[in-house]
Amino acid sequence: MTDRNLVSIRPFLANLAGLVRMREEELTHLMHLVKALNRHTAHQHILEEEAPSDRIVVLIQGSACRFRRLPNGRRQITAFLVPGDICDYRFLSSGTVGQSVAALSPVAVARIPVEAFVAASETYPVFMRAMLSASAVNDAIMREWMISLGQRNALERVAYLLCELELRMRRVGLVEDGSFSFAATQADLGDALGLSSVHVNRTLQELRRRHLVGMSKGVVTLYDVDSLGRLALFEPHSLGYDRAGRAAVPMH
Amino acid sequence: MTDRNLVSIRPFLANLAGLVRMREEELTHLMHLVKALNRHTAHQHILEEEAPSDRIVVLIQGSACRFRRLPNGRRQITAFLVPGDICDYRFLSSGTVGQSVAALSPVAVARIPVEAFVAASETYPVFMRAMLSASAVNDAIMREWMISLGQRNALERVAYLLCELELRMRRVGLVEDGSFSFAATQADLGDALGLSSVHVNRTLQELRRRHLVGMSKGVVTLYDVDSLGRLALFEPHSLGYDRAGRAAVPMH
DNA sequence: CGCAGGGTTGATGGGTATCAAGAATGGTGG
DNA sequence: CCACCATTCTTGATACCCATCAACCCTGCG
Repeated sequence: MTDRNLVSIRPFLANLAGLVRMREEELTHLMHLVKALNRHTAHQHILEEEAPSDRIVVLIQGSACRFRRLPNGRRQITAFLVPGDICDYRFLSSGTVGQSVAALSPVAVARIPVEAFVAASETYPVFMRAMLSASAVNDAIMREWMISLGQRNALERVAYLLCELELRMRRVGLVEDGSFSFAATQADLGDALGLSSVHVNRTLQELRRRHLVGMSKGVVTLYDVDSLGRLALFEPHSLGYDRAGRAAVPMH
Repeated sequence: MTDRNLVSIRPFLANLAGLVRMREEELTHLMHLVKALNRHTAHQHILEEEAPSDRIVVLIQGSACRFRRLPNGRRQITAFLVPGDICDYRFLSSGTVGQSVAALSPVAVARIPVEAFVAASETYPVFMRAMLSASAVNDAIMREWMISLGQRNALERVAYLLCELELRMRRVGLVEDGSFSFAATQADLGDALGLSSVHVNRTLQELRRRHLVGMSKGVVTLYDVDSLGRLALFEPHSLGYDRAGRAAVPMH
């Protein structure tokens, strides 16, 4: 991998290393599988619905989301992506699936040829295990979103989302003093949480009023993660991070 | 596999055969991997949240659901299972994940030792590909439920669910004259769709009044799948059944 | 300077929850 | 076979959460 963009794929390695035990040698080998490191501007599409899946696409820097549009024009965001996340798991089954990935801020994206990855997995089976674990975590996150959409009210939904993001960002070492970068607009949050942007606005105000959350210019701050988690009915272990828990995973 | 219960695992084979091309020999070999075929009564748990994943559990007959409970006691059903469905994919990553599986009616369940399955996949890689495809379809279904919960109103949600179930049942050859068995109560439907059982009741009445749907004693009948699909904003291809489409998949 | 995108606020209405009670249904034991 | 009971379904009344519509403000930017 050429590091011409002065971006390291560290969040990606941190993500996988938090899921399976990997030796230094394996991390190095994995790093060299990365064949492209591109940038996209905000609002640009990173992956189209029907794109072939010959590359594993990994978000390295910035915020992105998966989404799908309904025939009536409405949009549901099905996931927010943070650095280290795999944009789409369709490569595991070589089928195409109807969802796109778009950048919410300027982003950096790494691409790994699927063929090379599969070949390398013959030597290092831990690579494929890591992917399957990441996919399982992805499932768990989707499941919790379903629970949010079905059972939580607006306040709980917003609180839950922020707790989830904080945990995921912390896992890859991107939370500092309770703050992390996250670039979704209130309309984006609405499309993710099944709320109108107006109601998202009022809900965020309520969370600010309670001194639980601060949010401005793409930076989120959680002043009291425990209270927020209680309000959100947040259960970290349900996200399937077996080895991570609430502790940060340091990059040796 | 002893066929002492006079139940064949045909729906399971039909499910996988609809996802990947399999030869007769492979189907036979797969069939012989099944080591147990049990029955459970309605409301019984088939899989516990924290159960180990040393068996692949497949629903063969009856209706079941995956669900999770929140600390406040509310329940979200995250999936309905029809014959041929794999109850839980945690075995793919050996992590435990916080959701249970329960029977909605009397059910028959097949169990395949994971170890034997993995071993057999060495000889027949198509087995693992079939599992990954099934898992991808499962993802697609979950994603569409998120869209339902976030973007569809009550009428559309119920209509969508019925369209989805009809398609899945038809894939395994269990739809006859637009009718199929499905055992969820209105309260179950509510827990799945994020609605109260009272509102599910009124919504079903509306669908009956429009001569779109009939539902009684665990048998669902769709009188006009096309109209229902339009109402539901149903797009079959988004469920990721690449090879199935809207046509039934006949058994060899 | 003007414009566009995002955030904020108020007024109003609708979709759905909740509560309560009664009617069907189905299973069970006497 | 029937009486009984629990579960499910149905219906009506009321309340509230959140969507929608319509401004207006603020900020960054060309």
